[in-house]
Amino acid sequence: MLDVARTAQVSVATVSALINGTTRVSPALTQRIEAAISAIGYERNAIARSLKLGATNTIGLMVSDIRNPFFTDIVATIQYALNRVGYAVMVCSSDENTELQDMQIKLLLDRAVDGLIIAPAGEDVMLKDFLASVRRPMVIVDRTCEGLDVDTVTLDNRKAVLDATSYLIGLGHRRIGYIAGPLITSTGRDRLAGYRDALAAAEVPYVDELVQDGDSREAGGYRAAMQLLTQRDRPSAIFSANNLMTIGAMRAIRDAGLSCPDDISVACFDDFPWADVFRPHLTTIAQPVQAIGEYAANLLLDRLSGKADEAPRRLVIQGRLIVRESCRALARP
Amino acid sequence: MLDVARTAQVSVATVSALINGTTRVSPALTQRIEAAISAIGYERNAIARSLKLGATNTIGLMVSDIRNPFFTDIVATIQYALNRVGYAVMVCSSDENTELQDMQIKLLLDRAVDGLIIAPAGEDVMLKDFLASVRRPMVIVDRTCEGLDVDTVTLDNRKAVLDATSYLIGLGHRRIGYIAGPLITSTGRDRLAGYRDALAAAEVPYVDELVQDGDSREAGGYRAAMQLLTQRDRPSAIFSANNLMTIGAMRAIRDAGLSCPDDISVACFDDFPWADVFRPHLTTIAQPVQAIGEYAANLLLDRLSGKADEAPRRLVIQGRLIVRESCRALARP
DNA sequence: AATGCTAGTCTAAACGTTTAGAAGACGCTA
DNA sequence: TAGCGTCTTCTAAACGTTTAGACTAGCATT
Repeated sequence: MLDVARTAQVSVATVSALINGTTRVSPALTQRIEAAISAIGYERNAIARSLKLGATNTIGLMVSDIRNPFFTDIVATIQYALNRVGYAVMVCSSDENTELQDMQIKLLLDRAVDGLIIAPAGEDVMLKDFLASVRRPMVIVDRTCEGLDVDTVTLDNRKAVLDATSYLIGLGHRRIGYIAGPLITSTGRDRLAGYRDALAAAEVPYVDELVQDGDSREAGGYRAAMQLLTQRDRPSAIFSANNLMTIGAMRAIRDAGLSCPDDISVACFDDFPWADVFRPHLTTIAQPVQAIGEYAANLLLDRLSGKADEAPRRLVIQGRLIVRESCRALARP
Repeated sequence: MLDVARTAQVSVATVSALINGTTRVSPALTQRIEAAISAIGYERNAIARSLKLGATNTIGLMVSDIRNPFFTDIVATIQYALNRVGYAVMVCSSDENTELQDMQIKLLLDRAVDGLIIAPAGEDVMLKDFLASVRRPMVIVDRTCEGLDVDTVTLDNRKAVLDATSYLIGLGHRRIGYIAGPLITSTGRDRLAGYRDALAAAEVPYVDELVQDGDSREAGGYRAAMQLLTQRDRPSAIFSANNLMTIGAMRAIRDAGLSCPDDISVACFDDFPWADVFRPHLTTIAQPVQAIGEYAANLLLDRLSGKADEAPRRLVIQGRLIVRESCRALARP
């Protein structure tokens, strides 16, 4: 900018004023400055600008697994919503690993992001303390972080799984296997609670061995499903608590030589864009992903534009059970 | 930092030296400074640091559609590879829109990223000129950008589609529908060329109406497939040039009341993690996505660490045809 | 003629680091 | 004692912007 100013024989203040449109600049100087800018090929240094203005117009987004289509969608929506208003988005994925997660958040903070949107991988005490010490606007998405007083947007997981499980019970299923996500996440706990709610409401006894940990990954889903399928009294239905585990479970069903829904019924959390075209057509709980992303982005933008001190808002969205063809009604014995 | 220095009664230079470990600092001062740091809760200002050092340790990554599982995977691998060595990644998605793409790249450059990895949406002249004027390390991935002298890593698209189409011809198919990606992309052109190569090699005539534009999105794939399926002399096989269009095509086949592979064979570009478990089990061309991402990251890191002036490198990776059950052999008439 | 207003431009101080080179303290050698 | 390293610490100048406030010139008003 100094070069431009010298070439145009004006002060840097005038150049700055012209570039930012903060003050009127006379036609004569405007012309000289513009000539100088294109002659030199000047580009404003964004770092110096950020330093002076104290904002980077960048926000950090951390999800627990960017390859999980649910989070991909979240990332895409948030990125779009924020880009539209001039924010760039720095993305990290913790791969469900709490150590990596800490590093990633530090990486983001070290880039001086103006705000943070986080879908936490777990809830270790470290993270909570750490996030509590971060003095920047922040919203937590998908999973909650107990005792952290920030804006959140989550699904009513308990209710959604209650509905799905009740649907299975309504079809006559009594032994319903459950493939669980990590119980250190709020989603893991809430979804399991929904399952138990449904059993309790129908007075179906809760059986410990019917609940298997699927680690929220495909491999875990496979293991958990195999465990369920090889039990002496095999469950007649399985509920899988997220999309990736569902893929694993379906692979296990295939490898076990079983067929869905003839041999076993399956319902699961998270919808797939292809669920109605590839067989079996899965019965799923769909999350309004776009809405979740939009809400999260808006909550953060609100904080960013001054409403920093208001009480935290907690948005809870409802899921939707989509009944397809992967669950069959059981004949009464 | 000034506060810390004052509290510890040393100069800022000493504080800086201690934090960065650039010079030995005596135990006495070390202790005083560390005490001051934790008393004040000091965090180094990354922007000022970047300004002084002239680097943000951030790279920009722009893909044409982040929701496309192929690009999601690319993003995840690149992000992981770069994080590992201390770079943060700023992600943008152009949604196959060349205007949006220009904006996004400007957004990235305006955040002073140290380098760029780009999967271009199209090849408008604008973009080429624009990228040519960007004086920062850059690598182009997946699609090429004719006449732009930068590092690239791409798949041997032509060969891959040649193989797949030849496979269909080998099964006895003669009327093979082709759902094409946008011809303004190099992948769109190369893949179509592979299709024509295969036809030519087998002396099967090329029929214009068998090639339909699918726009590389699901909806486009649906439209294109419908067009093919409703022709008076319906093709016996369809090749779909990317994953999203394949979903659309399968939906069209279902809506047309047809069954794959009984009524129509399908092969496609891009593998799905669930391709071997949901029916029909699709025959696909798998791209070594991880490798592509790693290569791209490494090319950029090489540039970033000084090798700025070497001749551009162009990596071409081979795809792999995975034969499953979505194509049936045609009985000779 | 003195005063005030307006529009355009400039000066200079920030923003919070890094770092070259100066300076001081100390001990060792001649 | 003078000279010379070595080790530690400091001073001060960058890095490239933004912006408050000063200044000037021109013009209208009193």
